[in-house]
Order: sequence, then C-alpha cells, then structure tokens
Amino acid sequence: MENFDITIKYAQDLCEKRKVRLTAKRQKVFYSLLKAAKALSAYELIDCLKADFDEDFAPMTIYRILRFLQEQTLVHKLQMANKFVACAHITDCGFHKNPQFLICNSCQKVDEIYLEKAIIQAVHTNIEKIGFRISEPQLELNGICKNCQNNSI
Amino acid sequence: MENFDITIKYAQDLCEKRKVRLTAKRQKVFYSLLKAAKALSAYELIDCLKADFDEDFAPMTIYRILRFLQEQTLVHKLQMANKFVACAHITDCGFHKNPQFLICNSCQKVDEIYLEKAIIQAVHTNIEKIGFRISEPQLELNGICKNCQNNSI
DNA sequence: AACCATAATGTGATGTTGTAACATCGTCCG
DNA sequence: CGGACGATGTTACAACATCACATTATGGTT
Repeated sequence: MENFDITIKYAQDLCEKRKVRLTAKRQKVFYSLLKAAKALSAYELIDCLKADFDEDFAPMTIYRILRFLQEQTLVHKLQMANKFVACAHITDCGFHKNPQFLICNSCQKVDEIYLEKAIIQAVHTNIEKIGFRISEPQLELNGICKNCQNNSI
Repeated sequence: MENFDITIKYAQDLCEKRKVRLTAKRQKVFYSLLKAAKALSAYELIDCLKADFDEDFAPMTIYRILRFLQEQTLVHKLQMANKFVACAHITDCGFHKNPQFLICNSCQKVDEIYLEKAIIQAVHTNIEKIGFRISEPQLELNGICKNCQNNSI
C-alpha cells in the first residue's frame, strides 16, 4: 500500500535468490518495521504488528524472525538501544558495508549513514595497529537529529 | 591491598575536592570494579561484591552507585554491552576526553584507548555536517583482543 | 499421492536487566 | 538537639530475552 512495496519485492527476490523463505510472518514483521521508520524494541514491534495486522506475535517468534532478517541483512540491530531497524539502504548501495547509525535521543529516529570510507578506514587501521581485531565494524552514536534541534527552539 | 590503593586514594581526593561523598559502599563498588579489571554487568558486580566483601547489594543500590561513579567520571558505561568498567586512565591523562572502547567478545576485557585526535575530529565533523548533534562522543567497538587471538591458535 | 526430513512457528516457563515508589537511616550544620 | 538533605533499604514490577519442548508447514523423494 505504501511505497515500500518496492522494498518488500526486493527482499522477496533476495530471499528467493538465497533459497531462504520470506514467509508471511517474516514479511509482516519486516513490513511493520519499515512502516515504523524508526528503531523499535522487540516488544514495541509486537504492538505495531497487533495494530497493523491485528495479529499476536509471541516474543520468541519476534526474536527468531528478527534474527532471520538480520542474517539476510534486511534489518540491523542497534546494540546500544536494544532496538531493531529496517535497513535503510537495501535498494541502493550494496548494503551492510559498515553502516554508521545516528540515533536521535529525542524522536528515536535512526539515520543510517555511510561516512567517507577514508575516515572509517583510518579508525580501523589505528585500532588494528594495537592488535585488536574488530568483528562488528558498525558505529553507533547517540545525539539529537536536525529536526529535533529545530523543533526544540 | 593491591596497587589500586593509589587509584582509590585518587578517587577519594577527587570526591573531597568536589564536595561529594565517596561512602564506604561506593568505595567497595569501585574497588570490585577495579579488581575485576573488566566490564561487568550490574548483576555480575553484585556477585563480585558478595565474593569480595561478603555483603549483599540490592540492584537498586548498585545502579544508584554506578550512576554516582559515572557522574564523577570514575566509571564508564558501555552502552553496547550494558556493562560498567572502571576508568582506566584516571591517574594519568585528564580523563573523560572522548574515550574509545575496544570490547573483547572472548575474554570481555575492555581496552580504553584514545585514537588520534584528528581521526575522531574527522568523524565528528562529518556527522555534524549532516546536522546531527552528538551527545555522547564515545565510540565502542566489539572484537577480539590481541591475547585472545593468540590463545585461540 | 503418501512419506519423510527439515524448517518454521506455538507455547509456557523462566532468566535477566533495570526502575518506581516509598520507607528508613546517617551525616552535617545551625 | 533538631531539622534538612543525601544515601541506602525494600518491595514490587516493567521490560527484555531465551530455553525446552510441542506442533505445524513445506519441499523433495519414491
């Protein structure tokens, strides 16, 4: 019904290519996360699914489906907030390439950005010089987004 | 008893200077966190305190004391792991200046480092160009530390 | 079509993390 | 001494996450 029909189609094709199943439930979870357009906790997502589809999802089910969607890189987990967000760049840039997340403490919206590669590279090089091997290269930063800065004047 | 007598003395002086009280309980919490030499969850810390002092701390108490210690910049909170770690650089560099944390997923030890200022500056500049105002400038990265890399061979 | 193996989901209990609200205790200062 | 305020105790509970086992759905094989 919305313009993320395209995104869902993309996800379907992706799953088909990978020989995994984007079941009806998984699709609904993905849909609600897309529709929310912000990071949700698992339990908030349950509420959204109830509102969107009048259907009850058990916590276990949600966590399992979220793990699946993460494995397919359709969803990211924000470690800091214990929340989940639909990948914003599915259809354009080859996704899951070291995203950085800007998490607004005011409206909870999440901006998924890609900093200049050179900068990220420099951070990684510096850290690996110490002998540390980074396993999850995503950065997460809390702050206040542009919108909320303006609105709070 | 250990060499963090010096650190504790430092903390006492600091609190005195700031006219806040480093009470016996607060000191014990700080001590156990120093002794552990790694990031602990609040509940793990409760276990340590039981072991170290044979004393029971209620969750509420721990969280309150940890907040106090954070305010005094004696302790950092690792947002990603929901764990707490004693500040590693209390006695040397003017502390709390945008630390970066390297969290080992294997041994849980935390390395608190300071990357070249220019690099961090570049990251911040890039993000602020987008209009986002960062509130907690610390970076946290998960990976495998040097030690664990060698031991797993 | 019947069958089987495996993937997906349902279900109930339980573990873990964190806080609210209110009571009590201690310490410092006039 | 008494009062104010900071620190701690206590109980209950909200929010987050998983275990273990039962059941159902799906796709491939004969």
